[in-house]
Amino acid sequence: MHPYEEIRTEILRRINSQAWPAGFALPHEEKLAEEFGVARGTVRRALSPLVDAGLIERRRRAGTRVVGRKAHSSTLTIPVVRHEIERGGHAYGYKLLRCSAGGDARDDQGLFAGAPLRRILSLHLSDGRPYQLEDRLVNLQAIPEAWDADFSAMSANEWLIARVPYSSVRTTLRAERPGEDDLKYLKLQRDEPVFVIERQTRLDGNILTLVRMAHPAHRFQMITATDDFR
Amino acid sequence: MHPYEEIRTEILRRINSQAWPAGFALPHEEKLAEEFGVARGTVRRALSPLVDAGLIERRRRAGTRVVGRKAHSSTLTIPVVRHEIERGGHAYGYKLLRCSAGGDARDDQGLFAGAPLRRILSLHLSDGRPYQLEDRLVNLQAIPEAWDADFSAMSANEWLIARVPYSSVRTTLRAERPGEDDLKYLKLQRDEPVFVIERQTRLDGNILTLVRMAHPAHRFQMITATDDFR
DNA sequence: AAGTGGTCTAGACCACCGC
DNA sequence: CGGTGGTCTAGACCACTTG
Repeated sequence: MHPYEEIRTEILRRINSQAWPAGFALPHEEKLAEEFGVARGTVRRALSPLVDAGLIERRRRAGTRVVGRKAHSSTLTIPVVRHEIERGGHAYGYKLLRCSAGGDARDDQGLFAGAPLRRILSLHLSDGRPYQLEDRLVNLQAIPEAWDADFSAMSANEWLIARVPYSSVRTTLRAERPGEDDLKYLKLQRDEPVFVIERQTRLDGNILTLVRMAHPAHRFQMITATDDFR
Repeated sequence: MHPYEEIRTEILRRINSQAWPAGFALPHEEKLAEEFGVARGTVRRALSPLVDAGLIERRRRAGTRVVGRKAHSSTLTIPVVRHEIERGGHAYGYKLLRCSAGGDARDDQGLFAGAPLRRILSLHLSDGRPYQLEDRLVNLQAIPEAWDADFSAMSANEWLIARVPYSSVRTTLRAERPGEDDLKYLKLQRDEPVFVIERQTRLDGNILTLVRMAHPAHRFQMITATDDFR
């Protein structure tokens, strides 16, 4: 246990035990450095993750204060679907359902500014049962290698994630009534909802790909990670 | 723009442009420090967020390498529902539906190890329309102040978040068919799904509260934030 | 204006682990 | 064993903002 970890833990203890309640002004860095017998940089190192987590707020001249919480935040990780299934000890299966020839897919939402597109519809299976229906549009202008790529053996998801760097991601989570493709390929009843993850991936402002991933609700949930330092 | 930010941006540019492709071994810290004309600590400062984001991996003696991505991760923030509604420019409304007397609620899932519980069912409205049904169990052993708290004016959510510190949170997201309470209070048709957020909040291993927050699917989605340094 | 946090340096020593 | 990253120090200067 390094000094910066011990200091962080001790500060957390004081906040969680209400010894330092919301609004409380912490001693400044030099005082804390003196108290713990370390250099100022080590105190900073201990405090910065608490700033990131929103537990404390710091302003020059004003000092550092304990924040009354206004939100819960956590990290959401969406793994490659094959890894997710295999980690659960299940057999992964993949089936390419439809794949447009290069350049003739439609941009329903007007996101791609007229760029040529390819649309890939595929199904991911867990132990032979439908697990996720993946419906993807790929920007062929931004990713020309995708004109000729073969998605019958490897899913577009994995092909892209291994090959294409991105700079920003926008993820949307929804519950939906199943659409026609969902009913057909996920083998759902009409009253069974689907859990939909939609993701837009960009590089320097250009949208690279838009994907809708639909899961049967009765066999899927997402769990988010807790911040690890607590 | 500080030196550490410029260096981080430049490194990101090299990774995103494939100049440093997945698997590439970066120069060691001293070499980079020399290249950019800064101290070693500044290079470290520039690289550490890239480590956190999973873009590069570092091991002693082995050096630093660009990682081929295996997952998308992002930060999920769940604000207090009142703030969420008001930020959208809507009128917030709150109604307490049922509130058990202290200690007589049931622990269906056996999470609370026999501790006395209080159960609060309440409805959050946006412009007068049902927005979220909140069903909460509170551990009265861990939070004795909640025996007498009045939740008719202030929601249990806000009461707790302002008063009670926590050390870990487990959040689950699901799509569900609506239950009887959902149908009644959210005024749903039987085939309309609900988007459910379930949250367990703990302090030092003791579970403080368990809450199920149900939203009508047709009027709700979650959007996650992108990492900000890109 | 002055006190606080934010950045940076040059150096030291240590811990890990691949060679 | 030696080279790499990880931690820490003592000090300097700067930027912000509040009293």
